[in-house]
Amino acid sequence: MPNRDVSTGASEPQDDRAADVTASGGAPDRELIFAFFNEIGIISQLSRTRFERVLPDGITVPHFSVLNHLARLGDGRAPLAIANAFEVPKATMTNTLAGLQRRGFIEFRANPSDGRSKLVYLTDAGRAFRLEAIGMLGPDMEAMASEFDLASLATALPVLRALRETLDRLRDR
Amino acid sequence: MPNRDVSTGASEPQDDRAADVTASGGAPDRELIFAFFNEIGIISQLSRTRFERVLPDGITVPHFSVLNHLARLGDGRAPLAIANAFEVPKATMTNTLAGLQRRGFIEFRANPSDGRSKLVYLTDAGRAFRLEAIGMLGPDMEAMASEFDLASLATALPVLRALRETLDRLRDR
DNA sequence: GTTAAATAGTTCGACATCGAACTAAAATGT
DNA sequence: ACATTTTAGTTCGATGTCGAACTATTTAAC
Repeated sequence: MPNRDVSTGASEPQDDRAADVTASGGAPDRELIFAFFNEIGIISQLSRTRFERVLPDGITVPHFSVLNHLARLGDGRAPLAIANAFEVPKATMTNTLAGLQRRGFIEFRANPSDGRSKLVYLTDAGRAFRLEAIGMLGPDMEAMASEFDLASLATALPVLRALRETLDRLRDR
Repeated sequence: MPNRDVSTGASEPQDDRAADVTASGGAPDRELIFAFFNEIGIISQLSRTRFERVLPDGITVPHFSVLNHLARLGDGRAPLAIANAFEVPKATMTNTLAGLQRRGFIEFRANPSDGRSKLVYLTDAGRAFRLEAIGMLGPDMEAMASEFDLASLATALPVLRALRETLDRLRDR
């Protein structure tokens, strides 16, 4: 059981993790931003390992996410478009897609209108696996839903979206 | 420039990223949870690369965070305690600490009261580097502070803390 | 007290991430 | 038309992440 002092007030030094960037003595705004990203980093990691514990084999969250992306928004997309959608470098997407292809969940076809490009298509196995994975994730989701205050999650979600958009905008200078 | 459709309403399929786990046709709660962790994952990644672009050399956010942790809460802690504080596996902390030691920012001493354990201490170089790094992070923090809606960040922070605590509690079953 | 179980930490191996350099194929400029 | 620049994608190398197996100590059991 982790020995962290949670729900710390403002004056007490609170504990932190991989994303803890809290600088001492900074402006209050800075403290807030640090604390915020600190929590974001921890939650990201905990949720990720939690999901991957349920997913089979060496399937990672990015793997599943790409399958899901293609199933929901339609396949026949170029790797770069997918990389942009997920805001990862294209080298990362190359790797993720290679893993999916190795497992037979996607296939590449030439882009008829652009010789530099490929298009990514889901295979039947890929679609089937996605449904399977969703089924595996289900019980864990139920457990979470019963533990979280979903109303406050819903409240925070727009803030996160807005923040993401801002970060995204700042990203390319 | 990323071609994602941001600020999407509820009906439109919105884009996603490495943490997108949005299952179609699930319960509304599930959709909410998926969407929430999706944003968390993206923001975590964007903020991390943003911070690391400013930090020198191969210094990562975890490196800096550990230095910061030791400076703020006191050094002379055992690796496992630090790993628990950051909620990373101990093997990960071994690696992070090795990096800090290689750069001369920390040193290990034997734990007089437990032969299995080591204690981690900051070196002068480590303390100096921390201050330097905080100075480097400063301008970027200012830029962020001027772009974000800090009030809404402050509103969301307690939600994130509560969520983190819940995830933490669920972690060990 | 000796054996069993728990604990701190490392090592190892598999894999993910991602910047930089590279190739190939458009698109653009003149 | 040709040269230049941009764009899609891969490769490479360095590094981070982390589960599992391992060693060394300490604690618990009896």
